[in-house]
Amino acid sequence: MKPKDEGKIAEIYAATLTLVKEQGLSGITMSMIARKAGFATGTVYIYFANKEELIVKLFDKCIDDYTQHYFTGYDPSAPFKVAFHTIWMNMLRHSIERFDELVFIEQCFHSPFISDETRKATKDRMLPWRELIERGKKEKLIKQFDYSWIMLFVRGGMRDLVKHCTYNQLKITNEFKEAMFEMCWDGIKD
Amino acid sequence: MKPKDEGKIAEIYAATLTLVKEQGLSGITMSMIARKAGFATGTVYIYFANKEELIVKLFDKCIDDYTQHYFTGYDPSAPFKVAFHTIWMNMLRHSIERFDELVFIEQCFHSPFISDETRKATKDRMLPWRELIERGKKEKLIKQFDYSWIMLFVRGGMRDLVKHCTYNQLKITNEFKEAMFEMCWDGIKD
DNA sequence: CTTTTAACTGAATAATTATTCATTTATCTT
DNA sequence: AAGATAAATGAATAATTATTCAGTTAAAAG
Repeated sequence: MKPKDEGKIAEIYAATLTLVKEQGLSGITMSMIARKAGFATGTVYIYFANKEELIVKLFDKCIDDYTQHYFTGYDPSAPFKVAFHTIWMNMLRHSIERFDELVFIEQCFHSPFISDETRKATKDRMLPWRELIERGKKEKLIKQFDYSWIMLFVRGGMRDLVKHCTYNQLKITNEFKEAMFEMCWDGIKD
Repeated sequence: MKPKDEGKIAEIYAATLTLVKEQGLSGITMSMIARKAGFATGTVYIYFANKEELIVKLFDKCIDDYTQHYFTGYDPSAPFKVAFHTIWMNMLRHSIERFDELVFIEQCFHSPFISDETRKATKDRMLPWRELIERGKKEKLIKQFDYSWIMLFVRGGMRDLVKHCTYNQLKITNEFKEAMFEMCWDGIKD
């Protein structure tokens, strides 16, 4: 018996992400994905029951991926600004290194594939980040705005900056990153 | 002879925007658009040669729309912060009132419908905004960062905040708007 | 080395969606 | 009021895309 090559799942995911980044969710077909990944259309159906399952599973994987990255090296007992900086930089690094996942998630949010429940569940994964923000407010280090505002303000600006740099092939240096951080920080600090 | 009802174009556009907001670009069909707009599928083809033409024309219209809104009431001779505030508030108002256009443009950018040239041409429309930012830098009122950074930082955060409020049906009060402005301003000011 | 099993293939089929077109309807012209 | 013309309709057709499946190949077991 020939065993399933689980590595193929990763190849299918990679092909899908690349295509979605290039063409958008509306521009991809199952045969395009198979061709890009380097095998026959039917093979994709060995690993996924249908297109929807592929999209949903990849979406879940992307969400897992970022929640994992965001909090690596995060020490909740560190001073607020240090902890904030750690997570902020994790977010930025993830956005840069997994740019195609970023785009994919964004496209999925406005698609028939992702349900409202899934959308909401996604937010709950950011709990440690939320707790950190609340702490910053309590310590009067940042503005007394709703957690969501802070979160969206920070992430929104970051996402558009990364998009711009990626599309224009601008290298994101460390100085660049720190400057970006400074803008965010100055925006939210009390 | 029965004349073309040019009002139908607006209805087709409105139906398309609503559907894209709800389902994403990948989730819409010509018959869905026609049904939503309230007439037969074939009618859409009297006003647009095909789906692509519809999408591209609507995209152009949306771009026109926002460049028009952004600079209404803008007085280049006003003090920098006043002028900046005017445009910023115009952007915010436009994002709120034309939320579906915002989503549509975003979706189009990652789709096979919009060409790279169109993507680039879109940016050129923001010239007055660019000039204002450069002036702010010259007057040492804002940080000496590249124009694009400032622009993207400001718009990215705003967009995600408006998305959040829209999806969660939060009313955006004037205090809310000014608070949001404050975050942006503090982020970029020197 | 043979058998067995399941992956893999890609052409065939099914399902969906875009587009057309014969027919009907509404408006304008005379 | 009748004729002319083009819009409007929606079922029919064409095109595209998802999904299946009969045949082929490759790995594992004995």
